[in-house]
Amino acid sequence: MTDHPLSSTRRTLPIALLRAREAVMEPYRPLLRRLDLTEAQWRVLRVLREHPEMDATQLAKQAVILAPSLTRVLKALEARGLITLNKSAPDRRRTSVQLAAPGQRLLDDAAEESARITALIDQRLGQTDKDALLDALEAVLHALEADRSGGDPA
Amino acid sequence: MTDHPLSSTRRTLPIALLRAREAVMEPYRPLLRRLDLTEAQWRVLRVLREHPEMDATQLAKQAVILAPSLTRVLKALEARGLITLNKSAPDRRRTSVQLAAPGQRLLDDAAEESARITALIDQRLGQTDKDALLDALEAVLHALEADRSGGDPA
DNA sequence: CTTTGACAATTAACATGTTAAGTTTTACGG
DNA sequence: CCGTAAAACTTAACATGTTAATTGTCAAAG
Repeated sequence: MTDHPLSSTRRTLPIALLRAREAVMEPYRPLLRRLDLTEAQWRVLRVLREHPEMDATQLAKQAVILAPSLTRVLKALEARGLITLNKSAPDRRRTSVQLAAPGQRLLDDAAEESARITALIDQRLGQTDKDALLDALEAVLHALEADRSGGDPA
Repeated sequence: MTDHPLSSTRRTLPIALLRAREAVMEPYRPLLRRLDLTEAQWRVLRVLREHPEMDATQLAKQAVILAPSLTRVLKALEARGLITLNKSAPDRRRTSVQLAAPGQRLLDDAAEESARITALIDQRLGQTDKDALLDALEAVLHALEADRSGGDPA
């Protein structure tokens, strides 16, 4: 049993997750293009809508963006006036990010169409299946984010 | 009912899929780094292992890579001698990609560790849950890849 | 045989992903 | 107070993602 075949690429999680994300994002692309926002920028604004002010580190985790990318995204969004950046008073290492009025307005303007796209996707997937999928994806995180102790059965 | 709230970022498919992929890929990163391969290059080699010769267009679909990225990836892999490229005889627009002996050897050498990482992930997820997730992801593709006719209920 | 249209790659330009190294600021230990 | 380690970005360098525009080739007409 020293045979260690590589899994079929059609049944591997990394590729399957990539393909699914691709399919899900496609309907949103025309909207983003019209708003002149990239996917990463959109994620950042979406997170800020829920927490109008937060530290860059928290923002990076919520928006699933690595620190170097976030630096560039924040710079671009600040240049467009959609957000404001401030050094945190108590800890001057941290950057405080705030959603600016134009950013809020952009999100408000996009909300209706975004909701329509989401509704279309939900309709095609079925609300039940979608919820089940979201639960399954969350379970993956909990299963894999645990520490790696005991992972060496040799 | 002109209220169109944006979904919570913690329950949106694009972000959830991105986060899950991130979690699943992390265990493979040390291996890829040691092989000096990027994720995209690894995907290409993995697909070629199942079909040692195929057109670039098919390869792009299987490996979930856009054409411009594939051009660069193939160039890099060819430069390392892991693959060979040929203009297709019957249709000289197409590029035929073949897995070269060094590429085959690299995959063989990596198979054991790759299988070990996959097994660890499977163990943490549970084989049943993993299969169910793969099925759910495939269902997403089928639900969304259908044509968009009738998607305008106005 | 030449033109038109479509297909397959490629190139270009800019943004993000990824890893490593560097800066500034805190928190601690001596 | 000083030196050290760690935290939170930031910069750098290279690969990929994304969209648009170009090039080369094929197929079908005319």
